[in-house]
Amino acid sequence: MTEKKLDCVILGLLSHEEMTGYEIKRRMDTSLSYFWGASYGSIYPTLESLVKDGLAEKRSDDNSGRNKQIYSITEKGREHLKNWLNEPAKRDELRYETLLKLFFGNEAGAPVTAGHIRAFRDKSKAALDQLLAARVNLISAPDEDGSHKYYLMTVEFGIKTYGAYLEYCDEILPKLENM
Amino acid sequence: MTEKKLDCVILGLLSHEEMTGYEIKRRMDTSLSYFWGASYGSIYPTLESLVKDGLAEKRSDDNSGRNKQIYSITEKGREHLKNWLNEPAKRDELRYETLLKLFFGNEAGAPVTAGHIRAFRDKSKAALDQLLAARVNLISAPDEDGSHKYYLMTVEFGIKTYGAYLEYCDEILPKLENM
DNA sequence: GACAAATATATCAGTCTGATATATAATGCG
DNA sequence: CGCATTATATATCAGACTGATATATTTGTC
Repeated sequence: MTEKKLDCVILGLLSHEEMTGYEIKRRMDTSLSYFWGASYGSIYPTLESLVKDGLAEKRSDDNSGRNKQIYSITEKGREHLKNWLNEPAKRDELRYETLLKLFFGNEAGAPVTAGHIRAFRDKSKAALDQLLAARVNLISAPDEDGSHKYYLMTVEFGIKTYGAYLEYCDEILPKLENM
Repeated sequence: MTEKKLDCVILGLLSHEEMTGYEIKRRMDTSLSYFWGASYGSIYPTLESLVKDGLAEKRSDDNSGRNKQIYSITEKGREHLKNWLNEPAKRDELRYETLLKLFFGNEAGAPVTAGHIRAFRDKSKAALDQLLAARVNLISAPDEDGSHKYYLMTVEFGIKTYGAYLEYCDEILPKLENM
């Protein structure tokens, strides 16, 4: 049986409701973007393999001229998802290109490096504002099946970390600008 | 010309001093581990391609019976590195498997999910302690070429973010345990 | 001097990204 | 109403990277 994480992410999204590959991509880019990501080039083949393994089912929407394929999770898929959720997390992988440029900053000089940090601060600020707005919506929305509580906790994580990024930038920018 | 980031990471490390592929891997696993990573399976082929493109040079250490290959950066390589450092960072990629398991926590239940968060807290605590020790060493060590200042700033980043993780865990663990 | 751990490199199947291509449906606007 | 733009929807693939596996030597240690 496959051990790909993308299998489980997609099954997780399908456990909430049935959807197309395009919709899965959009959910990732909105709800999961600050802690996960995937491209179409992996999503569509993974959906096919999930169907082949009996973890998901495909149904064509013939009413639409758009060749729409709607996927739903099977009982076996839900089992697979639960097994994975019960295992401890293997590793959290971080790749901050910004930090790389900071680490080698001596080669480029302080002004260039300060520019990278300012860009990082601006991006973090924008992401934080989005998350704060998401929190407001989540708190007021009804939570039928209980999954919103968990969604909200990931949003709180994003708020915490992006807040830390901003604090950090405000601390080291003056240092870089005075070098 | 290649646009791989690993090219630039390796050139950055070689810009500090010449070393073997094994040494490059070790530096990544110690100094860069909390914001970057790479496997031997990518490091060795990349070193070969850097030599092929004239960005690095290889020299065999025949004194050692270990088939040791020592790589150093060329003038062209230093140029390439500087060009990359001057460009804005494209994107910072985060993949927290822990957050994924939190997001889908409703499927597994609060006790299981709390376990994931406790594991995350323990790992973060260990990483934070390492970084605090690294900071002490860095502050007292001499900084000949000026690169230590930048290294220290990345350590401060790690301290800030791992500190935020710990705060977060302490905030949501009681919530999960009371669900 | 035997054993474990550290040093050192090589290879590869499986996985993923980022780019590119293609087509239809909905929406805005003058 | 017609035209352009944007959103929806899927497919494909070269190039990049991981994680595992294999191999061999050197150094430390009891």
